[in-house]
Formats: sequence, C-alpha cells, structure tokens
Amino acid sequence: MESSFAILAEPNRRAILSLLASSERSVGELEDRLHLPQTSVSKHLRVLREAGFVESRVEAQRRMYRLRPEPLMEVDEWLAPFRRFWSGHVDALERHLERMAALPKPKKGKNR
Amino acid sequence: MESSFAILAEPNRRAILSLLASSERSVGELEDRLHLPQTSVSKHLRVLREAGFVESRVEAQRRMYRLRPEPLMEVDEWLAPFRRFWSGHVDALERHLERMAALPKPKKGKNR
DNA sequence: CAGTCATATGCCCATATGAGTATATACGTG
DNA sequence: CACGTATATACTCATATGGGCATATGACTG
Repeated sequence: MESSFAILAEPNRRAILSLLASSERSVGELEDRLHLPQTSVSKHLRVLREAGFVESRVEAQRRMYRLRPEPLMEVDEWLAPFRRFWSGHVDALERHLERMAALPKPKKGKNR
Repeated sequence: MESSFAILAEPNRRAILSLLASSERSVGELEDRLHLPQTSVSKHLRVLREAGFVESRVEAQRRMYRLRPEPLMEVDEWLAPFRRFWSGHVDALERHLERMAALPKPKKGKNR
C-alpha cells in the first residue's frame, strides 16, 4: 500500500482533489479545468482510486468521480501532534527557547 | 522549490519529523532511534532543512535539529477545504447524496 | 597535533513514476 | 451496426530519488 503522502506528492493529483472538494466531476471536466491530457487525468484518477481518495460512479458514458474522506483524514491525524507548534498562545520560537533552556547542556562523550 | 507534500512522501523523513515533534535531537540520536545509517539521516535532514521543515543549531561537535512550523502549517491549510467532508454532523456519504440529488441529471452531448 | 567522534557530501546504481503516444473498451444514437 | 463520445490501459522513455559506500570536514581531547 502506498502512503497517502506519496499520493499527494503529485501536484496534479492535489489539483484533482481540490476540484472534487467542491463537487463531483467527470473525467472530461477535470481534463478541461486542469488543461491536462485525458490519458494523464485517467492515470492520476486510477492512482487516487486505488489509494482510496476517490471513488467513481458510472453515469452513461461518463464516470463521475467524488472524494472519499478516509485518506485525507489520516493525513489530518498525522498532523495532529505537530499542531502544538503553531497553535495555542505559545508561539514556536518561544517554545523552542523553552526547550533549549531546559536541556542539561551535555558536555562530554558520545552521550546521544 | 519542492512541494511540502513531496518532502513528506518519504517515510523516514516523516519519522524524523515525528521524533523532532517531542524534542530537539542530534543526528546520532535520530540515527539510533530510526535504525538508519548516519549518511541516510544526514541526507534526509538536508532535504528537510532546505525545505524549511527543520533548522539546526551547532552544539560542540553535534548539530541539534529542531522543527520549524511553517511548512507543516501550509499542509494543514491545504487540508482545510476538505475538512467539511468529515467534520460537523453531516457525514461524507450524506453530503455526497445531497450533491447528487442537486444535480440536474444531464442527458445528452459532450456537456462537460 | 594525532586520534577520534559527529556529521556532511559526492558518486554510482536500482527503482519508481509521470508524460506522451497509440490503442482498447464501453456506451449511446441515428 | 456504424460512428462518435468518454474513459481506460499498455508501452516506452526520461528523469528523479533513496540507498550504499567511500570520503571529506570539523571539532574536542589527551
């Protein structure tokens, strides 16, 4: 299984997801909006589909793609531990200074 | 400039960031905790440093690395538009059904 | 200042992947 | 059923990148 982050590393895939955030779209619609070749859109959609980011619905000749929340939720959860660095009233710099001051300032040896 | 998502695509880099979330660490400390060769840790740290995820402080022979919040904040902001899909009391499925019902159900032509 | 510890860097290779092109599949309509 | 539309897939190629290895750099210590 591919990591969700690896999937999001591709700019066009992020663009596709952003478009799908506002509504369900067909492949051709994505193609037009992103100015990408159809084959490229289809390939990215496949990757997104296999990673669970999107699912498709058949409507006549078209495939309508829509978001699935799970993988993005995982990403959101991964970020959780880091939020303390920029949320709350203590800003990041201050926090780092605190930590530095708290260190016992080791001096010798390979004390990792 | 490399996208923050591309940086986070690498599992070892995410592991490094997670370790740095709890406190400042030296390269050797990361090396030990992650069971990665030193050269590998250093290379990942370079990537993280150049992308602004971490910064280093010289302490005698060691380099102490610590987190910088900005790039992760950007990621967090990118996620913002998607949070409506899983937050609040309307769940994702319900929301999608709403959207589908709202569509005028197009029938003919290449009306993308 | 020789030796050792801590970290960084350069080089090479194997692999992964996005783009482009051509083609296949599937559906709808006259 | 022939044709156009909509989408998917197979193949090839160029490029990017992580790992391994050797080595370089820099700092502390006796």
